[in-house]
Amino acid sequence: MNFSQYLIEKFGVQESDLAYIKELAEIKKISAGSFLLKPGEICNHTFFVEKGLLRLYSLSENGKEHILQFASENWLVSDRDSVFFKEPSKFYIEAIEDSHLIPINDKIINKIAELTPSFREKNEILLHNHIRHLNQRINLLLSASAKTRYLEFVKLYPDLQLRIPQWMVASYLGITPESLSRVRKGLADRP
Amino acid sequence: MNFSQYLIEKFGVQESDLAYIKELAEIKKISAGSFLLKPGEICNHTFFVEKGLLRLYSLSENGKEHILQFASENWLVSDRDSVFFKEPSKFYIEAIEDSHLIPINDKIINKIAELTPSFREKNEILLHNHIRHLNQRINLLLSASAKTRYLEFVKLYPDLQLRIPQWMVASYLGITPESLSRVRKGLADRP
DNA sequence: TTTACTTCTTACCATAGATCAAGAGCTATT
DNA sequence: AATAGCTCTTGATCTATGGTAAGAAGTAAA
Repeated sequence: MNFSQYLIEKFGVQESDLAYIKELAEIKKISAGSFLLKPGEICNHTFFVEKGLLRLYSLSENGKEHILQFASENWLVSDRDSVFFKEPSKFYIEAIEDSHLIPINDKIINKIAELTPSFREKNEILLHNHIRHLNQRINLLLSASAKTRYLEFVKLYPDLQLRIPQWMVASYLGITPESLSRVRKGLADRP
Repeated sequence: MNFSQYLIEKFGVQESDLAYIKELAEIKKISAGSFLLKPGEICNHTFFVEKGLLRLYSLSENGKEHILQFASENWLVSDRDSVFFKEPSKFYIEAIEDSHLIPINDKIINKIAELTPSFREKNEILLHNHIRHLNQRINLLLSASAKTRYLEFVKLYPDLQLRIPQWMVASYLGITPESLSRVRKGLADRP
């Protein structure tokens, strides 16, 4: 799947309208370790990931990173708050692998909305899916042990887990890399 | 503020249209301890709180409650996922105090949307506010100690804190009532 | 090949928060 | 007044996870 396919499937864009949209969309290639967003900047784009892997994370006062989201092929990544409310972000978006992205700005959004009657409705579904996902994560953080959260992560993102260094998984789960190592050892001993 | 006021301020409803909407909205009175939603049920309404206080919570396998949200005057409470996707809920909604509510169903939503051109747009803002709030909570759960989370809670909901039993605050924060008691003691000793 | 760097593991100890248990203070009910 | 039922506190322990430190293995750079 690529950006065109995504527009058709998730937003109900007409195949005949794709050309008008792609006209405005230029592919952006960035290498592992570079940033799309840093704290204090306003996030002007939502990025569609054609290829590669990125992470959205925050840095707390004591210098620790907390990963809010990973994004691999066919996912969107952005600081939704910053994009929507035009306010400075508190987050980093960094490429974990060399990546190919489609930066989506208001102009493109407006063009899609103009061409596609179902756009607003489809977008509302995406927002609700996002909310559902965040609620599940809060529920897990409130109620589950590190081990349970790790197992859920592996179940949810079996492919990601192979591409991401372990310390990033730990950061996503809200535990230290050492703890994750011990959790994994525990699981290996008694599976 | 009441429901009419809320519709005008948050959704841009015309004052002259209120009558058509209120025609469909009947006030519902429930007493403390009764439920608006239980797991397995589909949440057919979003409730506007005219008066009183409610909580949205889940029950984990080991029998512990985890409070996802409180709702007092002029707030909405519902299981958004269940309402939107018409799927069985995993949550309870319970009145903490005797409460007066306006149950909002699809019929009312459609009437508001029909009468109010800015409705979809305003609703999108609410969804984004919800997402922002959930993100902040995840960030806190990932990075902050029980003490910090408690201080944030008090800062965010200074009024609520006086109306809610302490064990519910603990449940919201993801700690035990005993731990919260000790956190508070620590703060009282060295403020 | 050597050096440097990163990731992961493991051992040892520290700590935040959980658990268990008891009691104190309230309020409602009888 | 007496009982029962909550909520909150406090003390004594227990446990999961964190912190520190060291080493092993892999990869990249020199």
